[in-house]
Amino acid sequence: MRTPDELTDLFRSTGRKVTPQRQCIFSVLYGDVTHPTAEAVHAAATAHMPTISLKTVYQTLHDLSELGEITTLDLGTGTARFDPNVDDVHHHLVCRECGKVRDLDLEFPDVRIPAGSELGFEVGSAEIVFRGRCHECAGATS
Amino acid sequence: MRTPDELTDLFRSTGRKVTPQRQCIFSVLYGDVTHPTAEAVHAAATAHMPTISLKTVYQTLHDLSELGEITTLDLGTGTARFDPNVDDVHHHLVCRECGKVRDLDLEFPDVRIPAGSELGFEVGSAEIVFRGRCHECAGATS
DNA sequence: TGGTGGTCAACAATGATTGTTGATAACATG
DNA sequence: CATGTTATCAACAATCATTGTTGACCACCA
Repeated sequence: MRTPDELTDLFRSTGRKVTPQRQCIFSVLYGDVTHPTAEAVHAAATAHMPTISLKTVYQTLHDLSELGEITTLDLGTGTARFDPNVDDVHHHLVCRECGKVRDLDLEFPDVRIPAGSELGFEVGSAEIVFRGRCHECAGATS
Repeated sequence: MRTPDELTDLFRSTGRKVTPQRQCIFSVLYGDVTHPTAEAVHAAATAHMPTISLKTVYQTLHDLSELGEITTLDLGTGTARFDPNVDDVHHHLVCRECGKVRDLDLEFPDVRIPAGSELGFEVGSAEIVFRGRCHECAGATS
C-alpha cells in the first residue's frame, strides 16, 4: 500500500474526495501487518476520530480494494480481513482457534495448473491457505 | 463420503439418532459433485420431504463435517459450500462471477512450508484456491 | 412396550455487511 | 475567495447466512 499522501493524490485523481475520515483510515492501515478486520480498523480510527462510523470504514476499505491498494481476505473465519501488503507475493497462515492471520513470505513456483487440466477455466490468481494452530494458541491450554 | 446405509450405521454408533430427514440429506449428498450450498441441499431435500427445515439441514451438515464425511468450504463467496469428496486430495477452482466451485484433482507435492519458516505455526492442512472465471461465465457477455 | 434423550420445525436472534437518507463538506471553476 | 456540484458523512434500518431457543415428537435401548 502507498503512503497516506500518495493515497490522497490517487483518490483525487480517480474522482474520489478526500476527507479527514479517509485520511485517518489511510494512516491506520499504513504499515499495518496484523490483517485487521473492519471492526479493528474502526476501533483504531475511533481513537483519533470518535464520531467515525463503521459504514465509512467499510466504504473506504472497499475503495482501497477496488484501487488495488489493499487485498480483501475472506479466509473462512466469518469475518473479512484486510491486507495492505499487496506488493510481495505471499500466502497466509490461519489459526483455527483464534482466527489470526500471518503472512508467509514464500513463493510456490510450482503452483500452476498444467495445460489441459484447467477445463476452460481462466485462472486469475492462486492463493494458498495453511490452516493450523499459531504459536500462542499452541502454548495456551489445549 | 460413505453410502447412506454406512452413514446410518456411523451415526448410530456415535450416539446420533437417524431420522428420515437425515437419510434424505444423506442421499441428496451421496455422489454430489456440485459443492452445494446449504440452501441447495435444502432445496433438493424439500423435493422429497416438503416439511424439512433449513435448520435441520445445517445441523446434519455440521454433524457430517464433524465426522469427517464432508468438508465445509468457505471460499470467500459469502456462502459456505459442502464437499462430499474427502477421499481424494484435491483443490478448488472458484469462479469470481458466479461463485461456482469445481474440483481440481491434482496434487501439489511442493506446497510445504520449509523448516524454519513456520515460526511456531503447527500446520494442519494446506488448501489452494484458484480464482478466475469459469467456462460458462467466460462464454457469456463480459 | 415404555422411558429417555436426541431431533424436529417454527420462530426469533446473532453478526457481518450493505442499502437509504438528509445534511454536510470537498473540490473545480470563475 | 465565493459558489455550485457532487461525493461523502453518520445514523438508521435492512439484508444475508447462520445459529440459539423451545416445546412437541419420535428413534432407540432395555
